[in-house]
Amino acid sequence: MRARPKIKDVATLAGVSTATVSRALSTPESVGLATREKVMEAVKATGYRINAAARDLRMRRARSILILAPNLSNTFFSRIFAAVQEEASAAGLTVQISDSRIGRERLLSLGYDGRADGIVLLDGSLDPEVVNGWQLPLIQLSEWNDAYDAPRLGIDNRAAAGLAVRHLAALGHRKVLHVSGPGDNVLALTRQQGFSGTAAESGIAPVVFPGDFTMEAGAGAARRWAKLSDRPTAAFCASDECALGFISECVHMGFSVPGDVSVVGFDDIDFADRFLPSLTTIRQPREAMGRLAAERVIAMMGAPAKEPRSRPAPPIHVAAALVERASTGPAHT
Amino acid sequence: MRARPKIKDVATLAGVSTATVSRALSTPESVGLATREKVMEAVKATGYRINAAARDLRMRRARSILILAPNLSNTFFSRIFAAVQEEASAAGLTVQISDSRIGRERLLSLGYDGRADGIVLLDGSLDPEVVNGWQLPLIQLSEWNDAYDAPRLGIDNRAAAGLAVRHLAALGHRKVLHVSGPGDNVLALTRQQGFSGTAAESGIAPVVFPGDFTMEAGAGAARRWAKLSDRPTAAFCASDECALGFISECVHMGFSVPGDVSVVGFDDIDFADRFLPSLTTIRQPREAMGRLAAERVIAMMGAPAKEPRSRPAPPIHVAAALVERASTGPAHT
DNA sequence: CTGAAAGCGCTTACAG
DNA sequence: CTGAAAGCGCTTACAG
Repeated sequence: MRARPKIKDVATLAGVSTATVSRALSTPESVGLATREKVMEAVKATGYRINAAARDLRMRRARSILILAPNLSNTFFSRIFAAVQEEASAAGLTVQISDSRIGRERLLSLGYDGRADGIVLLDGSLDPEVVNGWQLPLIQLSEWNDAYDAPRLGIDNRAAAGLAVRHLAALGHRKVLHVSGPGDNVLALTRQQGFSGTAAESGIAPVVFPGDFTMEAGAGAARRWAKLSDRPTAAFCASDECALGFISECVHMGFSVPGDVSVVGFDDIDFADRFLPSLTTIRQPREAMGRLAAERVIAMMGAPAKEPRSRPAPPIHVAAALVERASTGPAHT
Repeated sequence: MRARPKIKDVATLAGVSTATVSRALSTPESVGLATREKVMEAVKATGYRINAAARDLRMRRARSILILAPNLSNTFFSRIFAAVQEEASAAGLTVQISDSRIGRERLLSLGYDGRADGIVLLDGSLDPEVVNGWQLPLIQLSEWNDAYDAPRLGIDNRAAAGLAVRHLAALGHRKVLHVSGPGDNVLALTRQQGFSGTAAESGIAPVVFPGDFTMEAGAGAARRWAKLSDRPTAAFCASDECALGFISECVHMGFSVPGDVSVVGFDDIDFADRFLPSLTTIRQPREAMGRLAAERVIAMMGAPAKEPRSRPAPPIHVAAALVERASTGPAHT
């Protein structure tokens, strides 16, 4: 048996029609017991496995969900991927993952492919025409774009940033640096708004350095911070990676954290609590986010989905929380 | 135009047969210029996108490669995923990623699915029957299993571990701890063999604690190490995560690294050089590994592939290297 | 309960 | 250069 057996081979061996084999496999109740057993034996004997490509075409669904993320090597995503996969797998679906920066044409195709029937989108910077052109159930996770006509799920970034600022205010910090993310990124933007707004309410003098979420950006910001004459006593970084870079560079320059400067991150990546000092940060429940997004998109896949994608519904917010660790302390005077 | 246009719609609009549309799209040279232009216009007008599920079925190939890894949330894999994706994308292929621990049945199906035509396998602990049953080009990356009948790619783990030990020997360490990985894991096993072998050659007294690559395991090992009466002056951990956990716990217990104990990791994950102290480790060129694996499997997909999968060829080794950073120093006396 | 037949949306010899 | 027709491997009304 070199070639892969197909349903016809099973049917022949069992002495029934292919229709019966198909039924015996998908809806066993609908087939006579004796027949069913013959079929099952033939399946075992031939080593038959269904050809999903054929099934997909015929049923016009792929039993697969596609995750699109702007950078597969970003460790922030890994737990989300794992959670989506788990949820999908439990529902009998496979998962495809693709970088969302693969070019307009390729991207467009992905949604028209016939190989996925739901999308979890982690990128808010794609061309809305492309995204809205896909006629597939879609959910925006973490990042979003108001021009996308699809529900979205994530934390309330503005409020979460507020948590960080209030924490620093409570520790007595009166001048705080924010190392921001890319200017065109919604997450960066809303976190910065949360920072500025809450700083104003809390009587904190805000300083903002641009960044891009990376460790290098954090390190660069630290060097810039060090040169300031009247240095902020605390820094709120738009991502944990940035915060780790900031701290690491501060220590290399001879400063102490939190002695000379308190640092708060954002995300609560796996290393945050093992860093030295362990990192005070805003926890994003990445596993829950992945799970909920998968659940949601799976539910949408089941629904009729005739009409245009869901109304501009309010975002589904999951709770973010401040995790106090060792990188923040009282303001020195 | 609510429903997705199909090739028939384009053909009708252009006033040609579906065969011609198909040709105009896949082999434009084979179609008359005028016809080609009519078709292209119709494609644009209808917004036609090829249905990949149908193409795949007809052509009996999926233009897709499947990555199988034992734990999607392990950050060690992220860069590999990204590299495979890049390479695949450049070749016009899509990428599917799945956890390899999804259960025997599901796993078996993946390879028979008709939805992937090449596999990059990062798990050496799957049932060889399952793996060898897949009739798809396959390459083993990083982890491997001699019972898999497929070529493999990765670093020479034994030699790489030797690098770490010799580095410590050169620093004057005479008693070294190895925190190992899971006993049933090839990587853990070969790294441990490299450790033991080189220790013997270098006149180093070896101590081995079992572990499982995680930060928790590293932290646990550190606590155990602290209780030893005659403590090793250095620790070689089987993974960076483990090393970071080890260091972090040592510092929490009041020890200094490398003052009281030098620590070497394995992998060179992104955080290694920003950790405090920055981590001396063995660098695995993950990007190159991903890229090479993808190249290789793509090449195999092109080949005839009639005969049984490649002979027990020698593994393709990529170079690992010691990266000296701040977590190791001279043995104290 | 079971089978013959149509069809999912493509591609590709085969003719012309 | 172009079209009619078969077929990739399934599923599912429709009859019986």
